[in-house]
Amino acid sequence: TPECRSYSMSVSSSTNTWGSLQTSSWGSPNPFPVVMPGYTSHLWAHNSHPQFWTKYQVWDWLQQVMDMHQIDASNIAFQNFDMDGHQLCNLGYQDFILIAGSVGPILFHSITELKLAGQCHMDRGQPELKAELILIRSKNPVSSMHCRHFLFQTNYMTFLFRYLLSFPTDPRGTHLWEFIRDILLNPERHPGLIKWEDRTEGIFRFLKSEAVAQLWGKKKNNSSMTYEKLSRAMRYYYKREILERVDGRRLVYKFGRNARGWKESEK
DNA sequence: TGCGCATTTCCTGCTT
DNA sequence: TAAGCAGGAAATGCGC
Repeated sequence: TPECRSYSMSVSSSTNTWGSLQTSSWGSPNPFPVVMPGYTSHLWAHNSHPQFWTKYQVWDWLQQVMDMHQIDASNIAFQNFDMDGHQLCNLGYQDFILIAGSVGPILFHSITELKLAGQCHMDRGQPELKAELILIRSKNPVSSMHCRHFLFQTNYMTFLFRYLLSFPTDPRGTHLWEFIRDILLNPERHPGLIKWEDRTEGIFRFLKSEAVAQLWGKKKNNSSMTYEKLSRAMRYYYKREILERVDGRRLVYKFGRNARGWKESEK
């Protein structure tokens, strides 16, 4: 966020070497698997308070983490994460291992990072105090233990400063198909733009194609976006099986096997 | 600096 | 005739 960026301006650092943070900075063996550095800030800087996530956002986060680590979705049972952000944040390290197996530590690390980031947003003037508050507030002794271990092993001030420095100038947003999916899942935000034709089959139709294109263009800071261009990007999804062709019907598309998070059963 | 990825832009031809 | 579809080709912006 701009706030975090301006805050980080006062921090003298010519490098942003997360790699060293994860390796040489660790005083003892890293208790966590290697997690892609700072990726959560790239994807979730727009909403870094996981406590307030909806079920949809929890699923979205899950999907992003799996994608970023190139982990096959079959490795975890998504239905085990039928919870909102508040419930998610109350899970401890062992809870994650219990419900997500070998992926659990990665997820735990990710959510810990996001919780820390959220606290920084709330009071970026005293990041070390907020980080400590997270530990004190933690009701789960296992979670608390791991948080302490994580923070003190890495010199958490360095962690927090580097976290803030890692905010990109232009956070990578969601992909086009995710943007479309989110309009479908939250029609109240943009009513009348796209509607489900067959909810269970994942078939949907553009009602106001140019308006959707404008909205997409706004998101991408591209005022010249048109439905013609947007639809070309949509057609590229056929090959990747994110979308399937719906023959003979204009403005109608269908989610493919590689599109996640749209099914009602996934809620 | 180069590479890969996900579009974006432009285009021609076809279909509704 | 307009709008949309299909897909090739090249360009672009970004992260790594």
